[in-house]
Amino acid sequence: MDIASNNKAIKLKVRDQLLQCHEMTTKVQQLLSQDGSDLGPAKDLVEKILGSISDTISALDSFEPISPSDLVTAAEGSQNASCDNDGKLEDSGDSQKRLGPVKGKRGCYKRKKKSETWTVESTVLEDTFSWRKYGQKQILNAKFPRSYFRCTHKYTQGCKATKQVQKLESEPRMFSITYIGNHTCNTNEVTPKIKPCIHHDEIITDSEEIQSPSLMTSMKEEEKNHHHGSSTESDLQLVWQEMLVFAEEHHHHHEAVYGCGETSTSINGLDSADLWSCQQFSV
DNA sequence: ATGATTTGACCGCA
DNA sequence: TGCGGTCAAATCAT
Repeated sequence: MDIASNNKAIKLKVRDQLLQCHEMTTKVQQLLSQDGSDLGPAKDLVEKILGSISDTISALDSFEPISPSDLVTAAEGSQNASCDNDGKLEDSGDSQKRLGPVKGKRGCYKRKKKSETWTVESTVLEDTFSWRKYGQKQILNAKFPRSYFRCTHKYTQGCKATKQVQKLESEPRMFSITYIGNHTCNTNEVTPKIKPCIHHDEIITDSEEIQSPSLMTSMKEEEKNHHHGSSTESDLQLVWQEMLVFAEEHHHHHEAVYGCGETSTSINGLDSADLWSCQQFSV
């Protein structure tokens, strides 16, 4: 990859991160407005944060406008869902299991084509959204299997966000996490699972140990074990600090972003030990 | 009983 | 045709 396209990818990523931060902050704003208590200063702060994010995005765009073709929006993905698998109440709860076997024909489903995707490497798998694992596959020439997650609210709110997690061969303590599509779900109803400092050492094991606990199971166990400092407010501050550092350091090139645009899981051997801080606000 | 995970089968795309 | 992504029945966990 040449420097220009690399910079472009980074820029797209930064922009995307900012948009997501804006989205998350908006949600915080909503939460604050729901709460009747004396949170005036917090609301002011949130408003300033939103303003700053918008300004930064504008500055970014004015520096070198991003062409529409560069922005592969998540909305595009929905156009392919013509078979209306989306509205289908799948197994969510699976209490309404198929009446009788539907072997052979599962009803047409379109693979979503292009959604906004980005990949991070991290030892941390948690983020503010709740995911449900829907598959795991052994990938050709890959030592570790890939796990597939979708947003828990896929069927209740039509959220199309998915992610794929795979251990890095070069650094088995690290995971390559590919996010596909943005969340459209309203997470207000659900308590966000913000667990910023959880590290997973025993998540996706190699193919011989596939029967080991799943990612989510591991997450839950970690959740129990790491219950330190669960203050959402301080977590948000952390996120913001990280974000500011991230934004500043991106001036000097930080290789936290591998791709943006088409789904691509190819990750070249890059040493980016601090990628996890990027992931902190990447969803 | 309900919801999440596992895992083989199915499907679309290159 | 093979690979990767998704589905969905079976199973597990709470």
